[in-house]
Amino acid sequence: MKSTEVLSKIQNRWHNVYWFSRMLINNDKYVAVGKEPRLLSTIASSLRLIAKENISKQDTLILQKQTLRNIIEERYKRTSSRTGRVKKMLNDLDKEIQTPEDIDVFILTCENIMLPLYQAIANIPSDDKEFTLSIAKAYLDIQGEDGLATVIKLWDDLGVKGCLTVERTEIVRAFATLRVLLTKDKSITEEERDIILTTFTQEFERRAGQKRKKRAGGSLEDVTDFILEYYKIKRATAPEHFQADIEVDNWIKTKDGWMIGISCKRTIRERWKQVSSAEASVLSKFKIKYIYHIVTYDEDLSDDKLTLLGIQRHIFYLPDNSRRLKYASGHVGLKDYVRPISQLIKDIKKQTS
DNA sequence: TCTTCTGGAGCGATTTAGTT
DNA sequence: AACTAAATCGCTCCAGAAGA
Repeated sequence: MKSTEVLSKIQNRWHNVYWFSRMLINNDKYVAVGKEPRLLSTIASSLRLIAKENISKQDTLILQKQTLRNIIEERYKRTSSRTGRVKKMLNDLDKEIQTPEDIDVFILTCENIMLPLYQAIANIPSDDKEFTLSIAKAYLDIQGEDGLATVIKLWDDLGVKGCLTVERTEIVRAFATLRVLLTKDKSITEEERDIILTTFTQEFERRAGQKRKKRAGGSLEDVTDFILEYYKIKRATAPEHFQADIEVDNWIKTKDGWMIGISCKRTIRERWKQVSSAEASVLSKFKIKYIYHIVTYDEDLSDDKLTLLGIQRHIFYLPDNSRRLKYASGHVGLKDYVRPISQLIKDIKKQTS
């Protein structure tokens, strides 16, 4: 090995903090060891323990690698569906870990990246009900149905704001802990510290973001539930055997015995074209009168979407002050397909009594 | 340029496996 | 047989890539 290669290898050693982190969370290619804090700490402390033994560096490394292999194999010995992925992981780890220093990097990843990350992610609420419920109720109490648009918007905004605030608190705290720890260790240079700290923030953001996606979807389901509940609107069960490409969360029965489906989404982005395959006649077959869509972000609601779904008795409830609502309700071809959100309850009541 | 598709991780509900 | 732990399923959203 040439001296420049040696140099670059030494410099790059800590970059593996990032790649180990990725490996440890991947559940398609590997087995997401990073989601099992007990296993992580078992691994880290076992490897540490061996390092303390008074034997040659090379023997220590061999011992550590074998221990790592044993712990992971033991953990997954009964999960037959994952043996392939376990093997792949052990294989790839074996390739990445070549020197005693690599083991140190791996231990640090387990102890100071994956474990705090797990904790920080767990501390973030996975739904934002608690942030919004009481405020939403106050709005409806005072403003009535005019407050409906506000409630939905507020629910979205406030919930997100609340959760984002928690995310900020978590990362600032965890980041500081890690920084202090790394600074204490004189063997870690400033550049290496950068590498490790950025890994941590990058991974945190990636995973917090995934959680955020789920949360955003869920909280909108909550808000429709809440509103229907508040106005004491009787829910019906979904028509049997009916399955649409767009998820419909709530159903109500009209006075003439038909059904109205209510779906609440941030956008109508997914699979809306397939919905067109479920033509209006299919809706009739299941005695579905309308599908109401409550959409909180409507900027991407193209004319195409509106008409295609609109002619099949889908009706869109948009925020009262929205640009798209103003445009569509003034348009001869679209005006029948959109309604302001504040009218939702009135419309429902008209259908049910 | 606008629309649609894809990849990725999290999470609750459901199913399966394992243990007393 | 009853319980519990683990695994799987089906769904969420968004950024960026690919397609029309």
